Amino acid sequence: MDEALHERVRDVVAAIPEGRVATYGDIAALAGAPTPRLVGRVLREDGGDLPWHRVLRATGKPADHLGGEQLARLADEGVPARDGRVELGRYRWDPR
DNA sequence: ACTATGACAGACG
DNA sequence: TCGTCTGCCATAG
Repeated sequence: MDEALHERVRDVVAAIPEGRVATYGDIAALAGAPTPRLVGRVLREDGGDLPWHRVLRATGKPADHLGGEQLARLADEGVPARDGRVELGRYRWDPR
């Protein structure tokens, strides 16, 4: 296993500001993960205290098993979802 | 060593 | 815009 990567991913996810969202691909790039799939893997194990609800797929749709749960939390943080989808062009986190 | 699976992404029709 | 197929890398059986 790669503990370092594991920790980096947690860091990145934890760094996502409120009212912003990021895609698995972004997290992977920032954390240096070879593929976005690993990001999902990490979240599945360590999701605990991390704001995993701010991580969406490239399409702006939440992961299948999360359903509307994630959208509900986002809406509560000020990220409206239109028809089960978030406007990434607007709410996508731009780390700068 | 091989196959199947998965919190994904990009290309295609 | 949407559904499907393929590529991706790590784990589990």
